[in-house]
Amino acid sequence: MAQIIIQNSLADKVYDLLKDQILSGELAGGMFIPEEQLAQQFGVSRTPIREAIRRLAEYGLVVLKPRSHAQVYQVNEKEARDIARVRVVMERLAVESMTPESINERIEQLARLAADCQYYLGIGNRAALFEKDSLFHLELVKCANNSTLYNLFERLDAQVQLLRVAQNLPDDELGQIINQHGQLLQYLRNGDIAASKALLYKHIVHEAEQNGV
Amino acid sequence: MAQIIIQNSLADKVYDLLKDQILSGELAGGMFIPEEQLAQQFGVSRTPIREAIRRLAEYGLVVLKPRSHAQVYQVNEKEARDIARVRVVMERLAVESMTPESINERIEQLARLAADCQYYLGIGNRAALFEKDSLFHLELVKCANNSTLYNLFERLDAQVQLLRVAQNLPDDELGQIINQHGQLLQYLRNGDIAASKALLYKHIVHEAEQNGV
DNA sequence: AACAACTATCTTGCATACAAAAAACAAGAG
DNA sequence: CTCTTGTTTTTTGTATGCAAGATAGTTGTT
Repeated sequence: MAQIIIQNSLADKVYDLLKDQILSGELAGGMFIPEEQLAQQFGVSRTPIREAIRRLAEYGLVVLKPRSHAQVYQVNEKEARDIARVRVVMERLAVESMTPESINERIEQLARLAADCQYYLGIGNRAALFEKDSLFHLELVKCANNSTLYNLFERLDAQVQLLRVAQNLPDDELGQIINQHGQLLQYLRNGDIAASKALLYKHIVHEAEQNGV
Repeated sequence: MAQIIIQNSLADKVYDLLKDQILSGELAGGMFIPEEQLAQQFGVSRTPIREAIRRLAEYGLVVLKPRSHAQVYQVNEKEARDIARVRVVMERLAVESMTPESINERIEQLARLAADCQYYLGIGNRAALFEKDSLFHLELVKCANNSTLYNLFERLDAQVQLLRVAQNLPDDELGQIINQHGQLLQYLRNGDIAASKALLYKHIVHEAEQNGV
């Protein structure tokens, strides 16, 4: 059921832990993350730490100055809009690329993730809600059967997650957005691509513009 | 004129060299690239080599199996179509996002790159032509003033370059495609977004479908 | 007191060493 | 001859040490 992620190397583990810490806000935007400190914290040498930080930089979660401290990336509002615009075209391409079969294969999982979002919204667990929301959209893009699109979207998703915690939307607006998941699934079941695409725009851009344009 | 790229670290230099070797076909798809061998070849230790290979993997130019050889990525035809579809929506978004000012700022550079493409096509230097073509499209996306879009497009571009050498288009079709650059610039000067978007589809998807669907 | 230059400290970048796992090879059984 | 199994060799993953450069603190000057 839950996808098992094999963490072979220490670098993988450190990467996942650091990513969680950044996305949870534990490591806030702008903070320095010296390699030696992390090495002691995780009880490993600097080598796997370095690799993890480098990968985080590739995903835009930390910024690297040569021969200087790595720093946790801080999203700004301009970037929030930029991210949303790219998200829209990618998710719309995903919807366009779907076939009835590829939708059927994943619709149950999508429905489950949408329900999870509702659940965590209800009990007020935002961290869990955001994680499920990301998984929902990743699953959506998977339906396109386009590995290039999926890989790029994964990268974008990292920044979307960073954005969500920084945004801190009010409960009612968040609820509205989460409710759209169910409607989107209904459109997809009916094969209504146009309606899906229109809803996606609202669903994604809305979020970013709440932040105050 | 030519953008100066500062290569601070050895890893950067190794990355650039390996990238060139892969994109030129010198390191062909499927080949193994052991760290130690490269270390001796470049006269450095394995540490910067590892970092370079990891980054190449992030750009999809090599594939990494845990505790095993890194391997140069081999594009297949399905992926060629996938890449083209993503390219279309990203470059179309770029065109939509442009303003007359952002176009004016870069139109000269774009024209220069388009001319370079023509020149290298004329003398039959494909490697140089492909490089300029990539730069043309990167510059095009830059006009959108969307750093998220640009970063993702850079990643996609690496695979597009890999694709181009594998495709080996006949001269006449390549010529047709390169000629479209000038027309695109004309549309952009006139602010004709719709025509630009239509042409982009032809320009990009055409390439992929020549490969034989 | 504010600013500049110098010094000390810290951090990264790279090289090297070693252990564990995978790949390659060889020998033996069917 | 082919397939399997065991052994050797190679290759990766990680730790550690050192040098170059950046940061931060200190002193001296205006």
